[in-house]
Amino acid sequence: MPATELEQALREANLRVTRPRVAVLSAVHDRPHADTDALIRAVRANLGEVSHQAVYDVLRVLTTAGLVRRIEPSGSVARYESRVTDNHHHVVCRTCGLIADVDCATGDTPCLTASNDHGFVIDEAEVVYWGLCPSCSAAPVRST
Amino acid sequence: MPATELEQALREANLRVTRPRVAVLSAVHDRPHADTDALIRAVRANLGEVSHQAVYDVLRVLTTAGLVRRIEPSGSVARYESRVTDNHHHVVCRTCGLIADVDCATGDTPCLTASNDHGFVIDEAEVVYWGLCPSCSAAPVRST
DNA sequence: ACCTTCTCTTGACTCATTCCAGATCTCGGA
DNA sequence: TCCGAGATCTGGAATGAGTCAAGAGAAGGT
Repeated sequence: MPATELEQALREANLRVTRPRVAVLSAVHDRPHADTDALIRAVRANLGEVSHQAVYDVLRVLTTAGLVRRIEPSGSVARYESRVTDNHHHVVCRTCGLIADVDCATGDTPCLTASNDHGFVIDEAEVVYWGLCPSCSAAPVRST
Repeated sequence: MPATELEQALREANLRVTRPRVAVLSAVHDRPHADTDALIRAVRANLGEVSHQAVYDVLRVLTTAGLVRRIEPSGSVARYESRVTDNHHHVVCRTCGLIADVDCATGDTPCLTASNDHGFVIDEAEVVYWGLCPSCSAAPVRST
């Protein structure tokens, strides 16, 4: 993804364009569902030394601005992805932690019409599918 | 909930009956969605000093045995509940973190028939509804 | 009552994430 | 093009949930 587009995305979100921000945004685009540590390493591969604090900061800013989405399945560290325009969910492998995107079966916000219990004002339904990825389901426990 | 029933539940799960286990199980029953720290405090109120390690241990054992369920919404620490026999989900308040149970609209496993993408073998669909609880939606931002 | 095995205690430790203070850089206006 | 204000980055220390490990102690079958 060309740097120009990334810069423009930042500008459109009223964010200042800095080297670390472009690099982080680019890294998130390149490797969806990467955790913070992987992103830090990717950014450093591009720019040389960058403080981890800067990456954490940038990720928070980008998340707040809606340029990236933060996901954190139970038992995993925070991960980031760049698909923010559509409504999709995730499958997580119980064994290896691999994450894949799943377009919601019903198209738009599913199940959001849950029994509107307890007087809550619900604005989002987040769905996580748990299971086994192809590799892990093909090679189970391996007790030999 | 009488201690006898809790003890029996433990025995039926092939677990040894110990003071800490009964106390933790009781605490989870008494305060659904409590976090580990709250449970530790509750247990200590009953038994006097109990190591936090013991509580962490017991919670893991009970979770593995299926006597309690562990939930951890994004941005929150681990919480535990005792409703394990049915299939229900949770609403989480974005402001105060309050959690409430939501019976799934469609009765049983919803959305589990997601576009069966990527060759994953899916065995569970976890749904989290995000929104505002009654108190928080009634008293928003409060900028006075 | 005894013995085996599982469980609890104690204390140190890991690791993701956050906080802080000071130096540096970006952006919009002159 | 240059400058000032304010946002951003650096480096290091701190926080806090959760885990590891070894030995003392309790549960339950024989």
